[in-house]
Amino acid sequence: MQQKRIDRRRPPARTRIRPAVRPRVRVAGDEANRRGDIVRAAARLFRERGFDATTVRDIAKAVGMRSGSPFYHFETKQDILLAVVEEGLAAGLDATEGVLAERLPPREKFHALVRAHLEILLDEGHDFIPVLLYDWRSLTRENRAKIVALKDRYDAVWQQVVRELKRAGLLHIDSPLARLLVLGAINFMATWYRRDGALGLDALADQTVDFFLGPTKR
Amino acid sequence: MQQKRIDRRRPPARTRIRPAVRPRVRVAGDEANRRGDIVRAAARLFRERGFDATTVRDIAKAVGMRSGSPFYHFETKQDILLAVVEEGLAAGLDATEGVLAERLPPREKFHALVRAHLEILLDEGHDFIPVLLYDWRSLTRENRAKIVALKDRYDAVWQQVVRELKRAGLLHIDSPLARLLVLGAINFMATWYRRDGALGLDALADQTVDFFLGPTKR
DNA sequence: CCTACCGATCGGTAGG
DNA sequence: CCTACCGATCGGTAGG
Repeated sequence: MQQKRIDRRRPPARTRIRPAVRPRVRVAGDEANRRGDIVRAAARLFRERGFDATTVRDIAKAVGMRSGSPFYHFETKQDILLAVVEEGLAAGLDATEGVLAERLPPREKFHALVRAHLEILLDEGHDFIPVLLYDWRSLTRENRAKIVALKDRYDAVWQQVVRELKRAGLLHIDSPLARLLVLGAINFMATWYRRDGALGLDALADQTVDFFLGPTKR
Repeated sequence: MQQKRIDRRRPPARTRIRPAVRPRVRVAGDEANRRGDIVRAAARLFRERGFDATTVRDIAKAVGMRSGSPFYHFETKQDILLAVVEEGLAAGLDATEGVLAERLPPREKFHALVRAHLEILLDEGHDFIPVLLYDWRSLTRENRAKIVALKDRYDAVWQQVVRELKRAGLLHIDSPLARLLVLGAINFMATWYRRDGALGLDALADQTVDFFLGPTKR
């Protein structure tokens, strides 16, 4: 991190200016949501800058708190990361296992899975999975272990769909490597996809499915 | 980063113990290579822990220097990152454009490209490309701009091979998206491939090609 | 390239 | 949840 050489001395603590406006009308039940606010703000910041480059002060500021206050809700910064990643995987699993329940034909099932995954991977407000993918290293070993079970369920869904595609003659191979290649190609989109670009998620899902399975014949 | 609460006070600077052995016999021309040593050590550390989680002290220690000495070779930590990434791309381009020069048939050309890319992406001692991929965010805007030209040449090679595959009837689509999906699937291997695992790079290249193009018919 | 050091920042805490 | 603060660490530098 770059250090900024500011010439002006820091004003003495007593006279430091407090933020001008802090418009917070506490509604009942609002308190309970502060934790969720922190998780969402942290997710966005982690996704944009990475875990290490995001300070607890950044997170506090993003939700209108003072620098020490996130520690009222979380013991450590690492616990915030864990919450982000767990919440993301839980939401992702919901959407993903929901697709399996629909009992679609293989190609349509694959398309629905891809589309659902693109949503949580790339769409506005869904920052959890990118954080999981790109700040995995920042999780402690213990916290990684807590998450592996969820990740395994995720992989199992994709593996099953890949197997069905092979059985339907739509893919050449259905090994774990095949699953890793498909998911890798999609997950890597988080590095190049621009939310403000011309390519929407629907079109992206269509073209991705066509690439892997070939265009639909009619 | 976790803070370790060490009870013992830091010994006063005067009496601090210096590393026991520092076996350095300076050969002529050795001096010139110290910069390269730093770049290689930094690449490995950046790949393992990420740019932000690696300190200049870590890098110095890895090459047997004292904490301030890397700044004799580089002005800033950011400059070390830039050197890592530039060196990696240059080496990658060499290998990659070399494949194009061989004028192989499409399937073989693709295989050679994949195999060459796996080498610099996953093999021992090649940490540059993973750093490029996963610490891209840590580069300043200016430094990213310096690299884009190299990255574009890289992409152009893959785009051309993808086009040849389509023309040969081995791929359904040859759009930029097709290139991004293929490269994404491969680049994402850096997150899951284990150098000490059972899957070697040759087998991985074979199976990857088979997945995308279908097994060879005979 | 080392010694000795600085200023800034950061995660975290005590007490209210 | 804020105030006020601490200890540690970190990038970087002056001078040799």
